[in-house]
Amino acid sequence: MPTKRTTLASIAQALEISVSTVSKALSNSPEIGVETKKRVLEYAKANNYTPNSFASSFRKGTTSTIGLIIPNILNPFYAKVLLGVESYLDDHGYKLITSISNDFIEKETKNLSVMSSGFVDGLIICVSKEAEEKKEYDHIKQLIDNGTPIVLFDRICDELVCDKIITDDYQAAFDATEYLIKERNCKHIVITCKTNTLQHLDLRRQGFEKAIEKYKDEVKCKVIIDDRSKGLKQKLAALLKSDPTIDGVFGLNEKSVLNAIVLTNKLQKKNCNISIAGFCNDLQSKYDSSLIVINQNAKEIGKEAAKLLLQRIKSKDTTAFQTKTIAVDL
Amino acid sequence: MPTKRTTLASIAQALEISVSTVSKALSNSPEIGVETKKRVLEYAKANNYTPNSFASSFRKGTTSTIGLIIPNILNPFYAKVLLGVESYLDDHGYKLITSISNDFIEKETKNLSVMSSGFVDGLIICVSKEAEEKKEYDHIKQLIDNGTPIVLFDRICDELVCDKIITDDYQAAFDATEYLIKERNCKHIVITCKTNTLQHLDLRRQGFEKAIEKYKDEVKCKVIIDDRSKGLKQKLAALLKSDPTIDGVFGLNEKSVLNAIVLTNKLQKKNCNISIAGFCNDLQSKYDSSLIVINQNAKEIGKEAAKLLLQRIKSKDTTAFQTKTIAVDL
DNA sequence: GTGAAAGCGCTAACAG
DNA sequence: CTGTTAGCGCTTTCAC
Repeated sequence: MPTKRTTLASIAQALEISVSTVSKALSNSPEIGVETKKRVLEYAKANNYTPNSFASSFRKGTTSTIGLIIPNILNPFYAKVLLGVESYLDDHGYKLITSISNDFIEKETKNLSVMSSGFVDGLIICVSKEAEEKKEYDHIKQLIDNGTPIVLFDRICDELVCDKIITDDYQAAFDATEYLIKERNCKHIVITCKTNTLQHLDLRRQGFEKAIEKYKDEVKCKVIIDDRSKGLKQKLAALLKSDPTIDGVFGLNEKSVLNAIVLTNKLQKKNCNISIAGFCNDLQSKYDSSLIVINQNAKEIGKEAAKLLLQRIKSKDTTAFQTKTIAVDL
Repeated sequence: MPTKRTTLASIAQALEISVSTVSKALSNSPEIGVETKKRVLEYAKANNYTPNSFASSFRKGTTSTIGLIIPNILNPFYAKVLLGVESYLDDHGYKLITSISNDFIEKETKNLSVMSSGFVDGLIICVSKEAEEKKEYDHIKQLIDNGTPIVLFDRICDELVCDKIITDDYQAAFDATEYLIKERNCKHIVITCKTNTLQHLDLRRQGFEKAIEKYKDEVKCKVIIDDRSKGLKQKLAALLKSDPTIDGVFGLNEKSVLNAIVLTNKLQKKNCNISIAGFCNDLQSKYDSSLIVINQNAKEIGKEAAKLLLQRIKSKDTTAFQTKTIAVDL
């Protein structure tokens, strides 16, 4: 039965007192007499009054809602970030509104403008691949100028002046590669990558190369380059088949690690032994202990981003923007 | 520079016309003169006016926001559902607010009440495991009685009278098992499960057993039961190692399929050959073609749920609740 | 202790 | 064509 919602006004009318009295009674203000409070509370419960938080948000000018924009929810990294954000916000009485950009500027822009038009108190953003490649940040810059609190994570850029959360991609890649060399005794490692790539993937590659450089007397490396994902996979497959000296693969991202796993699994029937290291948040990685996974602590990233944002919102301070680096572990 | 936001009132004042004229001009109402429209539009753009959609939502009494409640975002099934919901809503001018229950009634209830208190026009819910096990649906029932449009998916129950979206778990499990038997020539299939389980897992198991029953002359099956996930994995490992006649594994959910993959991968080095079938949405499944995955079309489920909900919202009709079944494919 | 009244930013019915 | 007015449901002075 879709009865009319109970409102402050309806309670006031029924109890023949004023709206403001009801409001104060419900928020347990000391101004109101005990007797009145009891009456109001009872009536409210009996008619299961639920305050219209939308109205109250409107009145107060803040919504207790945060917007999150991520490129892709099927990538477990972003899913974990979302989890971190959501749980932190939830613990602090905030709601989360999510938008998935699919790596397109257009959708990013569209949702950004809807959200920022009064719906959220602040935003947590991982910019779309398209925006990063074209270096088009105006749609975000505009919001910052406008005074909207924003925290950027994962893919960041210097043009945008705001709080940021990042992983030390360079160091992480270096460490994992070193592990591959020293602990797994790899002598010949392959890496796959595309030419025109994102900033953080570049950093990862540099970390990898730095490690190879450091141990250049003991280890060789091969770089497979192709701009189509399919091409990368095929070339890797061919190489693994033709060159039995390869004993290590380094994956720059989710996809390349998974590819490597599948390909080497097929080969292992023939008794070769290849170690894999790389950036991967897939569930799979938990189930396969032989893998060296770089744990980006995605949930932690989400949590810290949310924390930073709420701090910013509360301390109306517009200076001293922070960039926090979240540690990784292997 | 956090300048004051431009509002209808500020435009009106600057241009020395009334607020309602501005409002109409901006919504391109035919009532307003071309000249005035131009002035308003120009001024608005110059001061980059963005309408406060929050206020307008409040005024209109609808928020164009939908709430989604899922147990776990790391499960790719739910992530895909979210994707489907989000993209459908986005195409129809709706926003999405997400809450993750972690399978606990408490959090589910809490978020339900926040959301439904004016923040959303409707809800899409997959009830928490705890709620399903304890058959506690009052927190949801209350909302339905209250008139909030709700669509349930995946885990549903008869007590709740509303629109629903489900997969034909029984049929899907039957088909996949049959495939294992007929196409992969499996003769000895293992299944792992817990005793006290969820409705849809039960249906899956029944589908599996029906198939075994049908082909009972050609195939044997073993059922491993343990109420701890770890126990299941260990027992499965032991069985696979000790009994080489086993040539098939059926996984009732994400986790059991992944377990099976890892365990059999280890064994395959020793040249045995085991086929795996089951319910799995993990990325992994895409990379391993030998797997028989039951594709639940999660994105489709999300899309249909959103569609059903928007229909319900628009057609204030409270009768004729639908239950839609989304087909699966192998 | 309680209440009257203003107003958040916008929309819409109704006058002119 | 343009303006006036009355709220949406709630919070918050300020007066009684």
